[in-house]
Amino acid sequence: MKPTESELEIMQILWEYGPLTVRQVNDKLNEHRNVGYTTTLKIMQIMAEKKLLSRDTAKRSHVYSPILPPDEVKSNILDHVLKTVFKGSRSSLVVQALGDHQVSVEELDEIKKAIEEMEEKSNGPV
Amino acid sequence: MKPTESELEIMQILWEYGPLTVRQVNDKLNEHRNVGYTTTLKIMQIMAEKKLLSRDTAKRSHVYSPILPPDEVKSNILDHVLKTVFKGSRSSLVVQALGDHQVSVEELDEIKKAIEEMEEKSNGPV
DNA sequence: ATTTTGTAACGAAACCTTTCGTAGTTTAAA
DNA sequence: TTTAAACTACGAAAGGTTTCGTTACAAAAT
Repeated sequence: MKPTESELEIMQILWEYGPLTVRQVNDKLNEHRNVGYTTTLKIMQIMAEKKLLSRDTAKRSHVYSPILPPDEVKSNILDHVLKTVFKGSRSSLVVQALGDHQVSVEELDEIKKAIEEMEEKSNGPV
Repeated sequence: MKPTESELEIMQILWEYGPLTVRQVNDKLNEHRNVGYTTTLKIMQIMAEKKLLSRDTAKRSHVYSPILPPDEVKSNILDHVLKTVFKGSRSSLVVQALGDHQVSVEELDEIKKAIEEMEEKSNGPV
């Protein structure tokens, strides 16, 4: 399971705005770039075939929903990058993600919190 | 600049083992999976066209070198994931990278070190 | 009732990456 | 000198994604 760029874009819209018709998804996409209606339709039909989306065909306008939860998909994508780019080293990935860049204090706090949780798991509930 | 999977694979071999001929790269690739010689040749020729590799054609077997440093390429790839998957939030990306997963104490230390460096930059040399 | 609008379905084209066969050339071996 | 081996270059096919035109149908508007 590794969605294409277009597929990911559509999934993200559905995650954020809930079950939508092709028309609604296409409108959202066109806020940022130009895509024809039938292009979006085609991709969403393919996604339904691939079981990336489910759809309710009761009404004339079919209503599509994401099947996979965001975290699972994002995790897969990141794992793929981890394997192919960083030879499986999570720390390399994280260091690269932080390196150089401007990261706000709030973001650093969130990260530190995540690390503390990791450490608790490591030391573990005895 | 976003290398394809094959291109990245070849870059990584060249980063690790230095300037190599197509034959040498192909042999390395075939330690892990089957690829025909001319396939590797073709991709490396394309990479040279795209200025991803330079080559020395003095001898009969051309010798190829990477042009871009690893950190730059990895950073680009990660930035792309950052934008398309995590809406630009580095903390989300890092949290996702750490979440759930088994990360060794050593790796956690490296990460903490990176964070401390970030904080020094934030508080900053006035 | 007729026309217009909106939608699904389909097929094909365009584009990109990967793959490899073939031809031509240079070097090495017999 | 002739034959065999190694290499580059080229073209085209295969496989995948994205794109859109066209058709057919259903619903809504006139």
